[in-house]
Amino acid sequence: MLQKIKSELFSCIQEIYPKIEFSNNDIEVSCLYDEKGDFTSNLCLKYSKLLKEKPSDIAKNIIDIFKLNEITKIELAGPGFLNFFITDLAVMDLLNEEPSSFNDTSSVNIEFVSANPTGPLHLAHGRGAVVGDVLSNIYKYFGHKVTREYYVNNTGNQIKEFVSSVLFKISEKYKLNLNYSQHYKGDYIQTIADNCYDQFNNSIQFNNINEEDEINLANFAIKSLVEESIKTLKQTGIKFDQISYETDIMDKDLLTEIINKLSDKKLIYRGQLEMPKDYQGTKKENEITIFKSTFFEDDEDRAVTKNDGSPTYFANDVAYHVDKHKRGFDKLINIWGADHLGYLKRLSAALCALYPSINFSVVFCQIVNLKRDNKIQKLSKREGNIFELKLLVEEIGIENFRYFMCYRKNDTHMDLDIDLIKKENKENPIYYIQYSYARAQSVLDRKKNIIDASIDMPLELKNLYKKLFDWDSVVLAAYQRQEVHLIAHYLESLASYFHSLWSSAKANSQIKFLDNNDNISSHSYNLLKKYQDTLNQGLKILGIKPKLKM
RNA sequence: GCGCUCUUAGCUCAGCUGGAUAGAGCAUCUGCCUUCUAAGCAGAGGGUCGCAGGUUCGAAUCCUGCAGAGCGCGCCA
Repeated sequence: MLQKIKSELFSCIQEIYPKIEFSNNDIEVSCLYDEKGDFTSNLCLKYSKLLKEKPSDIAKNIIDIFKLNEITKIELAGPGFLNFFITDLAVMDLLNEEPSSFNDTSSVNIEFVSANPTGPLHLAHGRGAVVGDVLSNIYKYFGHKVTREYYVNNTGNQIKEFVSSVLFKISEKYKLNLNYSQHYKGDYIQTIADNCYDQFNNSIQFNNINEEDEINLANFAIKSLVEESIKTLKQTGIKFDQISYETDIMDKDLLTEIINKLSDKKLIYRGQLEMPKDYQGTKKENEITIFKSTFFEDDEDRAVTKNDGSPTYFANDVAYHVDKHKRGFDKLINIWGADHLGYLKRLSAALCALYPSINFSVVFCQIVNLKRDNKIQKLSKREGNIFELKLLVEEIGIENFRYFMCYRKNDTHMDLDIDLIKKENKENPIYYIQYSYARAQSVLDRKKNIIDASIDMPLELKNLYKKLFDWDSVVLAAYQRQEVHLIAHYLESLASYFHSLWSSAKANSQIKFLDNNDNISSHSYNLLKKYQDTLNQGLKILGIKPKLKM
């Protein structure tokens, strides 16, 4: 229907203004949901300058010659909108429209969560986890081959500090007087320390630990933390296809190749970088390897190796993304927290320098504040003051968790009000949507025969038809803009039209789904089926199961 | 100091890349169950879209400046 209106508008324009170059794609037509009409177009307003006429004159010219069987009336409205009214038959026929044939089977790698293995998953990981999972589902919906990937930074200073913190706890508990300092606080460190002690009590002399022992301890602790994280995510319906470890990538020695390649392009040099003003450590005098990322409009050049010659986090990360690229994906997407905002330029710069054609993008998730007792809770991992994801999901439930984590636009700050979600769990959007599904199901359960009947088309019914028709454009928008919240909002709005129709039947029994003999008209039956089908598609993308009964 | 994300109703947030009277949920108030599920519906009140300029037929949306919030700015990860 949209296409029909668009192409008829296009031929009208061509007929009236034959000399002006105009493309079919310039025409926008969208649904209306009130008495103003069924569809609307703003093209007279938008192109009045190009066509060198007043919007209202263009509209009048179009109205004069516009012809389409399904259209009963066209109105010039407001400052120059064209509003279209379609026949009831055409409204019902909206359900039979082919969904957009958009299909792209190229392969996509979506990397998300990728939490540092120094503690359990917490609230902040939750948003990225759900957004990444839902985005993956959207890509799948449009035919892509999707790989969900989880990256583990299992080397570097943070791991040393982590092991040190564990050994500090062991030393404290068993009064060993070891020389380790505490970097990470929090009860979970004690738990890990206990597990490590139990595991290695026989094989390691804790009074005389060597480097190899530390590595073994680290590997054991990391392994159990990663396993625990993956398990927690699995319990919320998030499964990964691939887990990659930084050390495994390092073993492939991609870095030599990368540095050579960048050197050939004169983007690598040896030198020194200024330390930040508040840097506390000892001043480094050695020359290091530096990537000229300012060439790609980064704020400063970036270190590739550290003073001791070992690769920086950045260098390994470039190698990791090169590795992903080499595995043959057509597109790489990363879901990052807002604390990595400043990191995008340098990674893009490196990837762009190495593989100019690479299709790499990042979706950012802003901070989630936890609100409890009407107060924002200050959470800090280093201070050991965290809210474990597992406990959050247990407290509010998987459905609430998934729904609320993608309810808000990913790049806006968000307050998660625990008390509100719990207190109003019967009134929150996800129950509202589920309830509409169950209502539809109750009619289907009760119906006897499917019969032919005439149709009455009040506004509430018409709106539901149009809203269902709109699903196609919403899911496409969510895909193109990489914005998962559009799905959640659409479902809520769709359910609202359903409930509205349902209730209006109280005043007008003509539009009840079932007649007095519990028979259902074929168009009502089709509508309910389509309603459930559309909710199913949306809920499937959100990873939420519909309820048949409530 | 620089960069990024923001500022919309009492609260939490939408606003589809410039369009019609700025929307929804929660909270407050008023109606609606002898008829398919009231976990629902209908309605009311509540707004200078942070402030000030600019761009044009038209700005919450685009540009500039200012104020405020958050995040980031290491040879940490």
